[in-house]
Amino acid sequence: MRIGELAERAGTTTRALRYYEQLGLLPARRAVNGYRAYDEGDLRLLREIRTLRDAGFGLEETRPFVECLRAGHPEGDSCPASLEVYERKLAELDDCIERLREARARVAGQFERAVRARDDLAASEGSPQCELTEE
Amino acid sequence: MRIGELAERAGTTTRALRYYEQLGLLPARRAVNGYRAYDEGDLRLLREIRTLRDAGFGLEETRPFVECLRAGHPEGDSCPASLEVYERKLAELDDCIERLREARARVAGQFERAVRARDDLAASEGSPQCELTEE
DNA sequence: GTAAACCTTGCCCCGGACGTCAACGCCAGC
DNA sequence: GCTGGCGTTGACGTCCGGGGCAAGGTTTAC
Repeated sequence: MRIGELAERAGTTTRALRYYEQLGLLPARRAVNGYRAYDEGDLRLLREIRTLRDAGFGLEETRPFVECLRAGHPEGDSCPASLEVYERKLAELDDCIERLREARARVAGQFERAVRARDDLAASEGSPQCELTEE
Repeated sequence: MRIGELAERAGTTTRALRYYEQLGLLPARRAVNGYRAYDEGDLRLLREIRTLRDAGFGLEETRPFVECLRAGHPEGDSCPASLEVYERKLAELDDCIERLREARARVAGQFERAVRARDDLAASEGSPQCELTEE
């Protein structure tokens, strides 16, 4: 299988595949004419990479999974190194979620305060009866 | 006040201040020798920028707040444009948090599945009495 | 035979928020 | 007068995951 077919079957692009090869993540055999040649095993590896990336893993973080599969294990996460990456990623996600939740709370607090300040101002200086002017 | 003092008082760097000026976010007066000259008002603006950035706002998103302050309003969020940015950011944060939570759940599920697979394998082929070999 | 569709390498491009030089000007203290 | 510590501009680097294009070779379909 050539690069275009593999890319299409995995739902990615030829550009991404060349990039993965450049990183040594998914090296390709070569046909006599120089074209990259892939097999079904490469498709499996590539799907592993894409699945992990969709879950927020960086390319380097997918490497243990890919090497685990290449070593003949049934799943990419059948190796201790992959489990460690899982654990690190979980901690990282938890940390990130927590920071975002804090930021969310700060912004929500500021937003509500600002809205109250605006409404207070409108009530004190403007037309208080406006509550009923629109149906 | 010159750039170094302002940077230090706001807890940022001179490089960031020059960058903000380049964006037109925090323009500086100039002393006769060409040095940037700032006052307490600029410190206020800069603190607004830093606070918003710490809460996850991009620099362009801080612009309405800064312009609101410069227009003479008591707070950066005393203007409708700032409130709109708050609302957009809240929606963005909610969306981001939700996506991270989903990713977290997927990773946790995979992790637990992989750990179970490992333990099952160890129990079936290895030494089952290992549960008690370490104190 | 020839045009379209594929492949190759190599190179520069993106965004966001700066970091990190280089090469120089200005000013204070001793 | 000299050193050290400020300041200036400009330009390039960083991180990450590729996108896009050019100039050429190859294969496929008609």
